[in-house]
Amino acid sequence: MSKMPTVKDVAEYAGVSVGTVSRVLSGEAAVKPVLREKVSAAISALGYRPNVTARALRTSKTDVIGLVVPDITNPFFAQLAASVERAALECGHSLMLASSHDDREAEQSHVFAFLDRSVRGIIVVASSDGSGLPLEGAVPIISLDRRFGTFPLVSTNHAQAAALIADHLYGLGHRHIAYIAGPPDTEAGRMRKEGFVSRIDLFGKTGEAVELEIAYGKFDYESGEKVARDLLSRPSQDRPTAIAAASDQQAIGALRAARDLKIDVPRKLSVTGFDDISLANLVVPRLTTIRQPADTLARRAVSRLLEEPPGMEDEMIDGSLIVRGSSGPCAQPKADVAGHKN
Amino acid sequence: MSKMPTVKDVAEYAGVSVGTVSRVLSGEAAVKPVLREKVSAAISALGYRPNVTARALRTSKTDVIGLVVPDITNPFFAQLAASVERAALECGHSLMLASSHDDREAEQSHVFAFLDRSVRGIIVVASSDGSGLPLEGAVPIISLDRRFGTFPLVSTNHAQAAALIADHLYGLGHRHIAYIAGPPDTEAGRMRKEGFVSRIDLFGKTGEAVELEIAYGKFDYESGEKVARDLLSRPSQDRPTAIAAASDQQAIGALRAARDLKIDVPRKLSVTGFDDISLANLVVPRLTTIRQPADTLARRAVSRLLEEPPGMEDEMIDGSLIVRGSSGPCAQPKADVAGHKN
DNA sequence: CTGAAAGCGCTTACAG
DNA sequence: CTGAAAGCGCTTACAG
Repeated sequence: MSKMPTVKDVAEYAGVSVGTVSRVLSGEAAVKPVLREKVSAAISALGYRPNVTARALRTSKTDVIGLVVPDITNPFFAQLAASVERAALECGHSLMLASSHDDREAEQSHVFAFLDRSVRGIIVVASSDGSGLPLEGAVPIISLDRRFGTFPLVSTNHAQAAALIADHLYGLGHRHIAYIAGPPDTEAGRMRKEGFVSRIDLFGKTGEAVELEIAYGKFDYESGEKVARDLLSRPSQDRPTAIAAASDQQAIGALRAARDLKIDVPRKLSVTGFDDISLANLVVPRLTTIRQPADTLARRAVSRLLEEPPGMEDEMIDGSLIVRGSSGPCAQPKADVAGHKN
Repeated sequence: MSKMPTVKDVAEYAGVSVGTVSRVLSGEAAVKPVLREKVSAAISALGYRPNVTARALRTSKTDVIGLVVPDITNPFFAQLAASVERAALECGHSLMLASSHDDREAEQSHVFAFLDRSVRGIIVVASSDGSGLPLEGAVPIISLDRRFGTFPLVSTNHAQAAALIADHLYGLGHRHIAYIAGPPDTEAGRMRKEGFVSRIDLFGKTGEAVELEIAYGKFDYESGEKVARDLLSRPSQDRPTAIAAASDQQAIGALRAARDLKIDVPRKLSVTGFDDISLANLVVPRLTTIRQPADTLARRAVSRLLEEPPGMEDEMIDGSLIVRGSSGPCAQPKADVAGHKN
């Protein structure tokens, strides 16, 4: 491997011109079988591999897709990244990954860095709404899960999925529910909350009223734990019988708070999450949650990047309810039930 | 942004030659201040940004570092990836990420893909020992955490760190310990086990003997849970009083098994992990473990890639013991203690 | 169907 | 110190 062979070497070896070599490489143009044969032989004899950089310079197209996530250490984003990588690979593309650490400036500079490398397209899971810059389309950009600027968004249908949780909890008999919302400056946070709340409101009109409390936090464990601790540190008749969280991490934090306070889940309290990270199935009790179709989301995002011309519509994909051990029938304390009756 | 400006545009605008523009860009060669000035003005006036691809083609050097990990969804690798990304960024490099899904073929093809892109260097966290191919050095390659082929390894000093756990458990009075080892076809798995075992053996010679059982599993939750369940489904006097696991995930699985079997941790059983993933501090009880210095590991790996000439020595970095709630003094059942006495 | 040639946007000896 | 020119390894009109 003293020096990588080039098209020129292949051409000489095969006794043809570099143009011909290039043509058999691309596979498109018609080349006489005899020559094609010779070139192929030369390629394998020499162990030739095309120089991706030169090709990129010439065509100003690469086969790398840039992905920026807020934090790769967050299990949901890790899963998303894994899915995007797989989807990209399926289309013969490579992944360049950057973490914004929830910092808008870092996010922007990563996007610019990708632009400088003339990547094929950029997928960004925004750190927050309003992040994003007025960039017009040298390369396609798409928002995944969380909206970046004004770029089209591929995401779970947060509202629909959140309504699934509302149905589940209402169906289980819960009439005093707390919702731990995500940051209101994220579209996902807002939509999940709205989907949940409006479904509960609907029940208020068509069925029994539900007492709904809403608390806000970040999407992480600590927020969930803290909010839940506040909620649960009350006399038992004032406590919600169910906590619906806007993320699995929050829900897992809530589970922890419940355990610390010796509140039995699911007997005394139901807890639900959102995302279905792999941990959701490992905590005790296993977490009832919404599965976000990470593979589908990723595949759609990648396809959208590659499609011509790039569409501008958003795309929502339904989530599905995964019922596990952390949610169960409401066991209203007798005093409370009596209270409601008069 | 109809068309990106090039050095030529800058040169014309500034009234100099492209060579001069290139020289001020590189910052190295001496350029008369007046011209430097003009060029800088032109650059910002035009919003010029150098074309990375062209530069790469010319110099056959890029500023991207390739990283291949077995599974980005594994929290420890995610943390490692985040650290590598940060370290790369600090040195002005970008990260290209690939997941091998513990598949040797995928691993190889990713390495080749990186080679094709003439990345600046490749860091690989191998899927297993013996993976890796006879590649001589067009671009530097370094193994991180798990050895890839014969390339130099930057890793935690697994043996030293495992000995720390042995000391801790012995000091707590445990004399019947189970060790859940990692896959013996990984260097990390073997070294952790050897470090642990040889320290325990040492105690056998210099202090009280320790009954040590060793079970093997993968590094994941499921393995830990399964092995622990087997170990703990015995009459209590035959059970180990401590389980040391080769990974946090295994340990968390073991914690779960203990909870299912109603064995109180840490009162009846101590459990320790290895890695200090963020979850370790969130499970109940919090996990005593070894902190792998991910940031340091990542920074060293990146530095090694960039250093000239590339050294060939391995590099070990000490881990540190993090004591939390999952380990405590041994509470030997009386019958058992009596048994040992006669 | 194929070859000769131009050119993608840079960097870097080479003169001067 | 600076400019003119070659060349990195490809692809792609343009002739023929």
